Amino acid sequence: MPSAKPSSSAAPPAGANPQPAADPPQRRPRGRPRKTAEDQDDGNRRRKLMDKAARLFLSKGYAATSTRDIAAAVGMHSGSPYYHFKSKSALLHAVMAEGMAEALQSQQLTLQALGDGASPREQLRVLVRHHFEILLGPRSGFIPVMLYEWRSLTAAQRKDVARIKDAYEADWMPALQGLARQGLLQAEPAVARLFIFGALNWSVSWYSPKKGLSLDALAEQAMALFTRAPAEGAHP
Amino acid sequence: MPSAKPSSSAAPPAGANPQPAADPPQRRPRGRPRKTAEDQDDGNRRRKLMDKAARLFLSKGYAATSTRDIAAAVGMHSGSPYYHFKSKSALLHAVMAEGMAEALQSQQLTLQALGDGASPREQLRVLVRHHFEILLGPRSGFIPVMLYEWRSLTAAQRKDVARIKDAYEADWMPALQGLARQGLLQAEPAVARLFIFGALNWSVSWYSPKKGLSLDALAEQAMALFTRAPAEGAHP
DNA sequence: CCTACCGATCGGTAGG
DNA sequence: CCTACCGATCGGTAGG
Repeated sequence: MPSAKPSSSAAPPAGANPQPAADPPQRRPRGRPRKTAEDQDDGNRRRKLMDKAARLFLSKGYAATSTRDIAAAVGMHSGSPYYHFKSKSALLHAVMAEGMAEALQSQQLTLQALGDGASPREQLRVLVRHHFEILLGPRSGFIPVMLYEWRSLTAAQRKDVARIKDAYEADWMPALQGLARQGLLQAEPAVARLFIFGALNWSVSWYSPKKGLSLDALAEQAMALFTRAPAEGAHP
Repeated sequence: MPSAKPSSSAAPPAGANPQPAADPPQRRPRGRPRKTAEDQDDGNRRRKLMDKAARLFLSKGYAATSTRDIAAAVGMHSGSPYYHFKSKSALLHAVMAEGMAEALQSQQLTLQALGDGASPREQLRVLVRHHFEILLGPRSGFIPVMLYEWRSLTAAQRKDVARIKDAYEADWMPALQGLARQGLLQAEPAVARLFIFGALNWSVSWYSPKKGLSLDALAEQAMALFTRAPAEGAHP
């Protein structure tokens, strides 16, 4: 299980006082302190809510996470998340939909960078490596929530997120079909895709970056398991 | 997602009257009706609670399922599940621990029936086919709950269930190591085991018995993906 | 984004 | 296993 950080510093609900008594003397307009770029930027607070919520959703589950938990994790008071999201459900949906959209874009850039000349095997390797980055890399978090909280979405939300997810998965088919044509993949590509995503996605529940393999080594092992190496000196 | 049955007949909380007015005339002692074997057998009601609870835990999640949901699903009133389980958490643990114990026993019987002479490939095929039965077969339900609600267990419960789960998984190693020795499995056996369980376990989220492959066909596809066929006419 | 608050629901229990 | 109930918590909101 993805062991969440040991309770990220249990932020006391008492928010920072707008005008701390022991403030170092700086020229500042009186009255309400000027909003810093960070405070002002609505998107920044919104993103922070999504980040902390994703972490909590992943470690405790969506239903077991209260909006108060989330508010406390970002240093807000209980009602304040509703300034950024109209409901807890909308927050979950935003995490999944925006996370999936970013993953899809990132994957397509990765494929473009690879170019057209790459072999199916090289295409798959790049896709696998990129997917591990999405799942387990330092900026990960949103996609694992999608994988494990699918049932917490409403039907309409599911349909919406599924559109992006389907596009993400569809991009794997050319590589798998190419490998099958070359005899390097034995299963039917459509079924292989399901099994392969399962194998990779499951890593969220057991992978630990500290001990064990790097993401590169993980991708290598996955390729070894799923595909056979091209025959020696075969140049079709 | 494993689409739960369309709300199993929303059992009205009004329990069956002990002495239905329109009872067919049968010789029966007056007063409280004699408990039938089914009513009497504590284990039977207990098992029914576990079955319905597992179905609900799987479709809605543990935290989103109330003990009242479960009671209603078996036709009990809200407080009655606590006659059989000391807490909601104990019910979840029972589902996982007893489900896992049954799965382990069933797997070991399957391996014993196969005998010692079987090739590693045949061993793995039998294990894969059996695991699909556990995950997707007509009597399935408990293990999928374990896979998707691990984080809802307390630390002590996790440790307890992990003991059985580890034994279940350990039984796969001889087959995987044998295949590796024969050059029919390219990845490291310990890593292959993690990937393979991921691939199989994930099927709970997409498999539908109606349309699509049989469990036999599924096992065949999995074997084709993970292992290479033994060389023609190779008799080591 | 905070304060103060509401109605609903939940896990659990006493007592029969 | 039912009845009646409790304290706690939760998602959400009005009003500032």
